[in-house]
Amino acid sequence: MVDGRLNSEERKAQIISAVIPLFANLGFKETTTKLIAEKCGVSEALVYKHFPRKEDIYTEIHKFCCDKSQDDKNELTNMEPSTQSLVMIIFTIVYSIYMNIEKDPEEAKNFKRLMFRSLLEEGDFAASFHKSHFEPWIPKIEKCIEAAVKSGDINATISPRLSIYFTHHIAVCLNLYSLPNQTVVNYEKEKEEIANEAILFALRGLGLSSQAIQQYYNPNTLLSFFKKYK
Amino acid sequence: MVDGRLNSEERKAQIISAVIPLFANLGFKETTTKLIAEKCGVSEALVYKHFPRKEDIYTEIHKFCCDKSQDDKNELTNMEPSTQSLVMIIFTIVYSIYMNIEKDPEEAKNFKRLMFRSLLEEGDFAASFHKSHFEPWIPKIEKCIEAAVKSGDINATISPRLSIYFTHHIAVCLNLYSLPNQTVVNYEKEKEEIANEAILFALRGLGLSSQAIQQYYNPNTLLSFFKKYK
DNA sequence: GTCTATAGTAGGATAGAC
DNA sequence: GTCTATCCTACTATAGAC
Repeated sequence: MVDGRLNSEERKAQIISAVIPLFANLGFKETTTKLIAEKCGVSEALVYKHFPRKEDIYTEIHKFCCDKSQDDKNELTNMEPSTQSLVMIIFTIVYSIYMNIEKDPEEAKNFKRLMFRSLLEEGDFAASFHKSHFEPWIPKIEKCIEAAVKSGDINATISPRLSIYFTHHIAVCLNLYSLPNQTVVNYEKEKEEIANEAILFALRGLGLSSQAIQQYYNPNTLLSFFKKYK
Repeated sequence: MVDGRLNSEERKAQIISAVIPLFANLGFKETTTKLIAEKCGVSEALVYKHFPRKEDIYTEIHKFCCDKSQDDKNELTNMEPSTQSLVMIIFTIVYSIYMNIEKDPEEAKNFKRLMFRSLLEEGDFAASFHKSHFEPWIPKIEKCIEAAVKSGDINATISPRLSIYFTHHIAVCLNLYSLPNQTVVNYEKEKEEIANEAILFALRGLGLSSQAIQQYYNPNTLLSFFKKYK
């Protein structure tokens, strides 16, 4: 194999990244130790030297995925609580979850599969990922919603937290139904248009007035802004 | 075992219904033939007599679930295309998917798990179920949306098909995140309130004016109507 | 210290013979 | 129905190569 000899840390990292697609596509049970060794280009014995049990690789993969997606959306933290920020955040949620801008599509798909598998198991990975990567944004979003209500851009009584999760769920479920190779749900639209409609649906769902949507939601502007900070 | 001797058809049916929770909770690979036999209260050989391969049981379960859920929502077919009907349909989607009125909770959970597993595999089950149980309602819903637009209750330009799927996806994803025993997402609300908020979010997302929502959406009335026809 | 090769245990899945 | 054979799996242990 190309790799030659690696030190302990390097080898561990190599095994982890090589094996992610296996666990993502086959699940825990169907990923055999033989397949793992083959995919890594090393002997089974070596794998066992670094990870005494198959389960250790699985949990390590989850940790790796949690660390890795340390998103750099930090610029959102500095945003003023406003309707414009709220629109930007909704756009970001849908685009980063469903459109996977500037991520390797294969890598993104593997991550999603691992996430959905977790939800069919104990949900540990999903829970810790959510707590560390999504939950922290909620207070910020709530403030934006507050600001939008104050400025009269939102004229419905909504639960901010639930509304955010509904938006999140639409994006997640669009992913879920796009996982299989065949068409499960026929949306009859291109991916970009689906994302655009989803954002509009969510903005209306959040109670934004049509004037506010027209004023603050411009897909092209937001996209260029989004790309700039990614 | 209680069952005693059954003829071929009865035994097949008994095996199928006994084994659903196994495949739903453990997946294909982790459901061993031994477990299957134990759960059915028969020998492994007898199982193999009726289903030559383990896979045959799995596919039979999918067929069984597709047939079984021949929902009796047929009264919806007779509804006039109107805003009121649209609201009723959105209510029905959220309630039948997320609230599982008048279904055994365990049975409902098994069905969901099978569905989500299918989406991580080839998606055959999910695709055929969708085609036979959800897709047929779409033309009806589209007509209701048309009627609502005409009567001025909807004042946004939306894609009817996508909007319906977004509503569907919210309900499905609420299920998905409720599958694990631990709390993955903290909604901070009771299930019924979540459903109520989801319906309101969807109605606004569909572009319904707040007047129309106030006029046509009354949870208690709809619930009693829904229960009556179930 | 990194790695391979090989041999082997214990147990489960599948399936045929009886 | 039981018994048995075959294959595959997770995992261990050792001996030695670079």
